[in-house]
Amino acid sequence: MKVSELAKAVGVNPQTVRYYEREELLAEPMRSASGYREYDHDALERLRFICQAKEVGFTLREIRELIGLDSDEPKSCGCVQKVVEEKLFDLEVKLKAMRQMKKLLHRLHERCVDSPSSAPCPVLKHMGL
Amino acid sequence: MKVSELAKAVGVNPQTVRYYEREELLAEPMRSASGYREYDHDALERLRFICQAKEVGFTLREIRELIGLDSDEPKSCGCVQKVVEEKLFDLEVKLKAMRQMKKLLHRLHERCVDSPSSAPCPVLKHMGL
DNA sequence: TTACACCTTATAGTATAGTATAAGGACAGC
DNA sequence: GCTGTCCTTATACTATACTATAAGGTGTAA
Repeated sequence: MKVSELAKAVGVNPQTVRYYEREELLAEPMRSASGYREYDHDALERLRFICQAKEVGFTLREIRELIGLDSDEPKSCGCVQKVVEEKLFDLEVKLKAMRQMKKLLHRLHERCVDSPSSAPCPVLKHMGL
Repeated sequence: MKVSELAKAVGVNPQTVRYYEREELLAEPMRSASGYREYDHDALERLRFICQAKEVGFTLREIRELIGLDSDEPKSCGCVQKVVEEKLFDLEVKLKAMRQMKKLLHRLHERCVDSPSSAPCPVLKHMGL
């Protein structure tokens, strides 16, 4: 798999793949005789994971920490567990914020249903909006 | 309430408050005789909302759209509803991604528990990690 | 009245996460 | 053998969201 194929498969820019390599989120792949990057299925999975992690709001730094590529020594299970627990906690905090925001938006939406649709919305003034 | 009091109450930098004003996320507040910004409770609520929205992953542009300050005409209910529906949809997508990520991290965590804590973690190689 | 902590504006700098461009090499089809 | 699309590296540029600094005014307490 060459860089563009990998990128297309996951839905990112080939430049972004090289950028992630520079940033040590992706390991340096094998090279063809002429120096082209050659990716395997593992790289695809890894890149998919990075994109997923980004979607849930983790920064590249956090993702790097999570996949442990930033250290030369292999990470111990205890260490991996600690990081994973941390990230799960972060996720829980974000989930809570999102449930609150959903409630807020639902409330805003419902109140708007009550009023005609072309008049200035009376709801924006309330609830800090 | 002066800018620092407002900022402290919500947990942001006073500079950030002025920045949000420049970016039209916060309305220009009243001024004291000597030109100091004077905020009321509504401004506090608004700033709280902005921070909440940021926490759930909305960009300032999206938040500005949500609170409708970017247009001079007052927004109609229909319009507000449309934007709110959009944001609720975005939230739903993010929630789904987060539930998946949680599953992934839990799996990673459990597998790590099975191995001793100081040896190199064997789990990192699996599941794209 | 003189510190000191706050306020004002304007401008500049930072971190993150890419994206674009340039200059050149590789390869497949016509 | 040429054309076009890929690949390589290096460097520069962009957007977002702040954050810091400078230069000066305000308000209070000793």
